[in-house]
Amino acid sequence: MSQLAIAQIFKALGDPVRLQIVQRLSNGTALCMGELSKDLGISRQGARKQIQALVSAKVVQLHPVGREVKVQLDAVALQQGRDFIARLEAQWDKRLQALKQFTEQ
Amino acid sequence: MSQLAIAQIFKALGDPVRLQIVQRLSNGTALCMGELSKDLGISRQGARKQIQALVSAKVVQLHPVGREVKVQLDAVALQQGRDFIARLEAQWDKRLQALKQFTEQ
DNA sequence: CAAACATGCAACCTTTTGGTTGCATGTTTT
DNA sequence: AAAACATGCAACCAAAAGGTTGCATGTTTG
Repeated sequence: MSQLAIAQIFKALGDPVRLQIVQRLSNGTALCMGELSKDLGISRQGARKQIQALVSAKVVQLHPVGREVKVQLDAVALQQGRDFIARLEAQWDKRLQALKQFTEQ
Repeated sequence: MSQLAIAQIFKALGDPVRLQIVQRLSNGTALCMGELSKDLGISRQGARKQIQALVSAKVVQLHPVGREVKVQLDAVALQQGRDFIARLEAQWDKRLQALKQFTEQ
């Protein structure tokens, strides 16, 4: 996993509108564009661009069904994001432990 | 924790340069501005702006020491980011389990 | 005290982002 | 076949991001 790909995932999550979209998708069934675009406070086309940003970062996948397009969360991206942070925290903790040992001497 | 604050944390992590800065800080001791600015491929003042972005998102804290300014990672922000994703994943898993039960009937 | 060092701040520039509107196109429904 | 629906695409715009350079300021060091 490249740094850049990880950064793109975080970047995709780094916007209130996109965060809400992701949250809605984690909540239940895959939703279609139209439904997802509602109640975001922006136009349908505006929402579409945000969804496209999520697609580009591979946080979300599109599946055309008839005249609709279903939007589905990609759990892999979430995991990669969480793992990255977890690894940072592991290093952090390791250092804290070393510091603790040092002061205990 | 507001959606906006979380989005700001992710946004702060959503850039290769800032991600590298965070990674360096998780690694060891708090570094000062000058050291942190090296080998990022941008000017010192450019790096400074990126560090400021991390400060604004509370991913990092500044501590002036003499003529230097130490930069320290804030583990709380990391945890909040990871927790947010973990909660999304929990909902996701819950749904998968419900689906599994349904198909097993 | 002078030189070297670490940093801050402001002005400026280009590209990206986040949003809009208008119109075109394919798909159901009646 | 016509109407209604779901979506796509392009042009456009203002604001924010990411970077630069130049200069000012406080702090060590010799």
